[in-house]
Amino acid sequence: MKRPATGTKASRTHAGKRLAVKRALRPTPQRDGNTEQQILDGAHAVFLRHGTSGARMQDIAAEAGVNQALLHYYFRSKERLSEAVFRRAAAQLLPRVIEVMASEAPLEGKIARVVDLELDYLLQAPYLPGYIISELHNHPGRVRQLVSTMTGMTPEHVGPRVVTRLRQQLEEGVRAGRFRPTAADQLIVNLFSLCIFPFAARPMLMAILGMDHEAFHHFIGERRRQLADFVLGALRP
Amino acid sequence: MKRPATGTKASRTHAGKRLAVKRALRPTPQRDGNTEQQILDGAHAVFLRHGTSGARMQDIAAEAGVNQALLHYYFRSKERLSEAVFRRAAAQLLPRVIEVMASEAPLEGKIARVVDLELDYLLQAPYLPGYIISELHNHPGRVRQLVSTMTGMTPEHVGPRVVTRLRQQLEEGVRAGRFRPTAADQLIVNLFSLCIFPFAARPMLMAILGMDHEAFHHFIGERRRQLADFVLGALRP
DNA sequence: GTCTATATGTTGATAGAC
DNA sequence: GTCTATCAACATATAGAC
Repeated sequence: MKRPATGTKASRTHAGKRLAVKRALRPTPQRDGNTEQQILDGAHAVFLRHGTSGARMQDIAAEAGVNQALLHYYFRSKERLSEAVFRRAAAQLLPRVIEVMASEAPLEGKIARVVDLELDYLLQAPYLPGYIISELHNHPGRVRQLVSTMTGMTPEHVGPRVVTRLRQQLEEGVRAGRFRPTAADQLIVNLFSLCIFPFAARPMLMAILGMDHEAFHHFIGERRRQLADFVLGALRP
Repeated sequence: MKRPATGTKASRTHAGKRLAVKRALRPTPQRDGNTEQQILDGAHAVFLRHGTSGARMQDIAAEAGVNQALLHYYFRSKERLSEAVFRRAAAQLLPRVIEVMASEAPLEGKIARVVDLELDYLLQAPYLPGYIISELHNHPGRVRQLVSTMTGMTPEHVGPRVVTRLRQQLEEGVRAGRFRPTAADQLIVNLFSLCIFPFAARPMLMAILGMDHEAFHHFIGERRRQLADFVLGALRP
C-alpha cells in the first residue's frame, strides 16, 4: 500500500532544464555546475550501497553536499529519485553486451568480446549487479522500469532479437561441425551468469573462498583470461 | 550508527525453550503448536520478499497470524528476528552442495549431482538466492553471520577444504588426460554461477527473455538436463 | 503467553525566509 | 535555487491488563 501522497499533487513548478543564472559572489555556496546531476550522483552512491528501502534521504543529501529540501525540489519524492537512479543503473548493466550479441560477428568472437566488456566494466562498478538484483527482487514493480529502459535503447524487443540471432549462429555452427547442439537461451543465461554472478555474490564468494579485495581483483583478472575459453570449450562437439 | 537500544538490555525473561503448558478451552486462540516457529515462518515469508529494510513488523505479525507484541516477546527486536531468518535461509543455500563437493566421489559425478541438487532445491525456494544476495549486498554486516553459520555446519573452514579437494581431483584428471588445466576456484564459482544466478536474476531474465512463470519452470527443467554436460564439456582437454 | 494501547524515535516531505 | 525549521506519518518497541 502506497503512502497517501499527502500534499497536492504536482503542484510545484518543478525544475525543468534550468539554465545557469547569474552567479556572482552570492552567499550561495559553490555549486559546481549542475545541482541536479550532483544530487543524482549522491543518490546513486547511497542507493547502490543500501538499496531503495535502506537508503535515507538525509544520507543522500549529505553525499551530494546539499540540503535535504533540494532533493525534493528536484525530484519531488524519494520514490521518483530512486526511479531515476535505477533507470540510470539498469541502462549500464547489459546494453553494450546486447549490442555485441546482436551483431553479425562470428559467435566465438562475440563471446570473447562480451566477457571482456562485462568484466572490465563491472570491475569498476562492482556494486551494480548486487543493486540491480536486489531492487528487482525486493521491488517487483521495478521490472517494468527495466524493460522500458532497455526497449528505449535498442530497436524492437531485446530478448527475442538477440536470441533469434544467436540461435541462427548456433545452428550454422552445428551444421558446420563447430558446435554441439545448444539451446540459445540457455547459452545466453550461461554467459550472463558466469560474468555477472561473481560480482552480485561478491561478498559471499569472498567470504567462502577467503579472499580480500585484492585477491578478488586478481581472481577476476584471471577469469577475464579463462572464461571465454571455458564457454567455447563447452560448445565444442 | 545503531539505534540507541532504548530500554534496559536483556531485561525480560525472554522465552527459552518453552514447554507445552496446559491448553484446555482457554480464550487463547488455536496456536497450532509452536508459536516461535510460526513467527519464524511468517518472518521468513516477509523478509524473503521485501528484504530486511523493506519488511514491516506488522506484516510479519499478520503473516504469522499473531500480534505484533509477540514478535518482540520472542525475538526482542527486528534486528534479531532478521538475523534468525537470515541464518536459517543462509543455511539452506549451499551446505548440501558443499558436502557433495568435498566428498571423495569422482568429479564428473559430483558436478552432475550438484546441478541436480541445487536446481531441484531452488525450484521450490526461488526467492532464496535473491534474498541472500540482497541481504549480503545491502547489509555488509551479514557476511559475518554467513560464515559463522556455515562454519558451524561443516568441519573446518569451508572454502579451503572444498577447493583443496577439488584442486587435487583436477590435477589427477589433467595427468590422466581427462581434463584440461583449470583453476579450482574458478570452476567452483562457475558452478555456483550457473546454478544460482538464474534464480537470483529471475525477474530480469524473465523480462528480457519474455518468459512467464511456467516458461521459467520449463527453462530450468531443460537446464537441469544440459548444465552438467555444459560444464563437463568445458573441462575436456 | 497473548493481547490492546501507547510511548518513542525516525523519516519523508513541506512551509516559508532569503 | 537554496537554506532552516518543522510537520505529519509511520515503524519499532514497551507497558500493562488478562
